[in-house]
Parts: sequence; C-alpha cells; structure tokens
Amino acid sequence: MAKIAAETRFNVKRDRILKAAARCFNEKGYSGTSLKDVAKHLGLTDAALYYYVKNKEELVYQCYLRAAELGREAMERAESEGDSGMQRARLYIRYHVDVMVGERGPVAIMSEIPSLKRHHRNEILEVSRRHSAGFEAILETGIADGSIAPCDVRMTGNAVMGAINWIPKWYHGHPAMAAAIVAEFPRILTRGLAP
Amino acid sequence: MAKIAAETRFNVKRDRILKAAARCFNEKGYSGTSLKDVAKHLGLTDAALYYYVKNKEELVYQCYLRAAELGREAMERAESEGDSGMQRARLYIRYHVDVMVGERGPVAIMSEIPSLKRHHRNEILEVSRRHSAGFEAILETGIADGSIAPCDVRMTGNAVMGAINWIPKWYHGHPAMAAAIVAEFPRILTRGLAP
DNA sequence: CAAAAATTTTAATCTAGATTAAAATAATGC
DNA sequence: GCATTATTTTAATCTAGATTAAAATTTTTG
Repeated sequence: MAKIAAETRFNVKRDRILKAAARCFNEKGYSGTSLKDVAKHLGLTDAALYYYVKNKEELVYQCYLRAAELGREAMERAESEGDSGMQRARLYIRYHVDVMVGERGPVAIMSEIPSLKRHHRNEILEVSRRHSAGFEAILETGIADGSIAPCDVRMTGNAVMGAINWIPKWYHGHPAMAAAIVAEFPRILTRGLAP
Repeated sequence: MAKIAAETRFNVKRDRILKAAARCFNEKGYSGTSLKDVAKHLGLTDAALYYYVKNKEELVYQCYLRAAELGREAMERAESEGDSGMQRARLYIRYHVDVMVGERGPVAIMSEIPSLKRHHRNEILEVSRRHSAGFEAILETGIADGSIAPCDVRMTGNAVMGAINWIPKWYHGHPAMAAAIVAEFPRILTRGLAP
C-alpha cells in the first residue's frame, strides 16, 4: 500500500467514524452513547475504534475540530463572496445552516462541550469565540456601510448563532425540512437586521 | 412536626436540590456531573440525595418539569397580558428570557433530553411540543391581526426558541449581562417579525 | 507465495460513579 | 426526657461501559 493511498484510506475511514460519532452524540448525548453504539453504526466492534482514536473524549474532540473547520470555511466563504456587511451576514448564515443540515451530518454538538477535558475545552471554546467574533465583525461592517441597522452586535450575534446552533435539537434528518430550513433561516435571521 | 410544615420544608429543600442540580447539569452536562458534585453544592453527601429523589435520571426529569412549569407560566402571562399577536410574542420572549437568566438559575437544560428514559423523554418532548405550538399560535394570531408579517411560523418559531434556549450556553451568571439580555433579546427577536 | 504491515476481534481488566442497606444523628411532639 | 419520625452518613455493592492486551484475520507489497 503506497503511503499516500494509506493515508487517504485512513482519513476516509476516520471521516466515517467521526460522522457516525457526531450523529450518535447529537442523538443521545455524550454519556448516552457508548462506543459500542458508534461501532455498530460502522459494522465494527467497539475495541476497533481504538485503532483510530485514543479514547472517547478524543472522539468528541475530533468531532468539534471537524465542526470548527466547517465553521471556519463558512466564515471565509461568506467574507470573500459578499461585499456588503448584510450580504456577508446572509451568506454566512446560509453556509452555517448548510453545515447543520447538510450531508456531512449534524456535527455541531456544542452541547457536549462540558464533556471535554479542560485542555480541549479551552481550545474549542477559543475557536468558538473567534468564530463569534468573526460574525460580530461582519455585523459591524454592515453597520458601518449602512446595510445593517445599528444594534448590540454582541447580543445580536449570540441570538443568531443560537438559532442556528439549536437546529440539531429539532431537525432530525427529514430532507424536505432541510430544504425549508436552508431557504427560510437566512431570510428570517436577516430580516431583523435591515435598517 | 406538623404535616404541612413538613411538606413545606421538604419542598424548600427539594427546590434547592433541583436548582443545584440544574446548575450542575448546565455547566457540566449529564454525564459530567456526579451526584457527589450536586451534593457538595448543598453541603450533603451523595447518598443523602436519595432521600429526596429516586435516582439521577429522576433528578434531570424533575429539573425539566420545573422548567416546563416556568415555560408554561411565561406563555400564559404573555397570552393574557398582550392583546396583539406582536405584543404577545414580545412578552413571551421577554418572560422566557427571564426564566433563562433569572434568579431561579439556569434550569433550561434541554440539552440533556437524550439522557432521559423513553417514558420521561416522551413526556418532556410532548410538553416542549405544546410549548412550541403555543408560540406558533401567537405568531399566527399576529399575522391574522396584521401586527406580524406573514412568515413560515414553524421555522420562525424554531429560530426564536433556539436563540433563547441557547442562552445558557454563553451566559454564565454575570448579572450585568443578564440585564442586557433581557433588554435586547425581545427587541432583536421581534424586529424581524414586524410587517 | 511469503513476509510485513494494517485492521479487527475476543476476552479480560479496571474504574468511576450510581445505588442500597444499615447505622448514626437530629428534630419534633407529647 | 422519651418515643417517634425525619434526615444524613458510612460503608458496601453493583454495573455499565471504557480501556487494554494478545491473538486472529485481512491487506499489501515485493
């Protein structure tokens, strides 16, 4: 097996594992999902997971890293594609929602942060903070360029992010609804921002 | 000890326990908090909790019941005090936010639903559904009376509820911020509803 | 095909933390 | 003060589920 091929394969599998894990954690919570659960989704034994991941905590942590990555991508795309603050905000919301309902599966298990070790928790919280700051910056841009009405960016950011982050709590994989969410959320959440 | 006095005392204690538990669950998640943790907050031993509550699952369940009760109160007050749909929506948001940041402590640990037994989970989900339906009804009233712009009430409801339910994830008891939340959230979340 | 590396399984441990039972202490009523 | 009831503690269990080690199997490579 060539080295590159090996790594590719490894990552593909790893990806599958992370997806399965994220789904379980979302559905049953951290304590509610055993590694056996996750393994079953993959047609594996619980012990086999240890070949790919150090332990359970690491598994959630990796899910978060993945989520953070997707979040960052959404932010970057929004910032590069939109020119007014309002446009960027709308795009960001759109992309973020996409992540929440998309084929990648619900990987946004922010609820399980308390389960992380202090070390990892701090890292993830830091990422999350940067993320929020990014959205707040977008809002400020919009206020400056007149496309968004003046507002408390901190609170507004929290409200918008909350609405999106909460999606996995009520969306359970019905594809028709996914379309509705993607269509409606950007509209709903930006409507209140207009001057 | 007279019977009534006994029950009163019992309930007071029970209330303290539920509050302590809710705080712990919010901060550390279901698996992350041991009964010893909760007990320590109360100056008790873990075993002592079993005098008041059947087991850990029951404890989360009770927290939810409490939260549901507060939610219902918020809904009823909003419905009786407001006359237009928009006013009711604003009031409801206001009262719901109050619950989230109020002195009762963060009792809204919806994140831990997966930890509940099927039986209890269904009950709580049902309550939660009624609750959402209540808010959607308010939105429809508003659309009918012209105080709220036509919209997808399902999605809008989910967005608003999500923004509020997410509060405990980022609000950590700073009283000054509590005031800001109570002041800003109703404004932010209703702005987008206006016709 | 044979050796080496990668992957998975089986079969034990190991442990935190929930739960319980019995005993100890405190409060209450008479 | 004594008896009764309420509350809490101490000291065991008990168990699910995480983790590990060693063996078995499968895949790759040359």
